[in-house]
Amino acid sequence: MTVTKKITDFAAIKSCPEQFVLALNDTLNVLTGKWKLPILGSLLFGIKRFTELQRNIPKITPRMLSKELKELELNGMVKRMVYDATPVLVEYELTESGKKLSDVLDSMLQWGLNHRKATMGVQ
Amino acid sequence: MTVTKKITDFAAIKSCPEQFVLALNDTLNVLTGKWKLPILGSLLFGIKRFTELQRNIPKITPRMLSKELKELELNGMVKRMVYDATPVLVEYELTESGKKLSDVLDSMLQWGLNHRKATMGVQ
DNA sequence: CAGTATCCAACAGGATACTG
DNA sequence: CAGTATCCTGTTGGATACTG
Repeated sequence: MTVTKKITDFAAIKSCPEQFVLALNDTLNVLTGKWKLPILGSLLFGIKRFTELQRNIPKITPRMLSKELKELELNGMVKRMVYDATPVLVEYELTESGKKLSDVLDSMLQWGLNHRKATMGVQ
Repeated sequence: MTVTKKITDFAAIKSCPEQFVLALNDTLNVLTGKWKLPILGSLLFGIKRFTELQRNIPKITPRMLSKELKELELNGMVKRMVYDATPVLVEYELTESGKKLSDVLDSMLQWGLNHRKATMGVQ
């Protein structure tokens, strides 16, 4: 059974369990920065190689792509798979947790579209 | 009628409408930084005054609180209400859009708790 | 009470060149 | 192909003091 936790179940941020604050920050941390969203977005549609990601994400440098992939791997969003070919073949794939981020992205998308409609009258 | 948009309805990030990417970034922008989440979290539980927020959010300086509140106001998350008393009385309240962010926070919370359970075996 | 002003450190990220 | 290395700039945020 999965219990859905809601912020508004509490009376104040102070009465909100500490691990809730940590969980919220975890989520924010895997999304923030200039490149994580594009990378995750790209990987949501399937396994990709390093150079493929670089082509997929306009303007990203190998330095930043490498750095962000390492961080995402460390945080359990991405699996890095190395195949012993010549030249070496490396593939990146989302983990189960990584794939489930699409739920968060969907709610962010929903909110963002609504907010644009509300504040800018865009339909 | 509200149509729910989903990232996974597309075949690739490139085929994802441009305004979807913008909406996603809008949402990320109102959440990122060290202080926006604590501020929004605090205001979710009701109208607050400047000094009240400062007491509610450990370690925030007036400089940062002022700066972040201005940004949140500019982005339509927060209403600033000035009452002509002596000394002047200022109250901060979430807008409708600001309140609706709780849906996003809930999905972030849900994902974060699941991810912690999955990667660290915390129940 | 509700902020500003000034100065400073740390870090994110870009440019460019190079490597096994 | 899949990255590293080096150098450099701009932004974020902290410390501290001050104001109507």
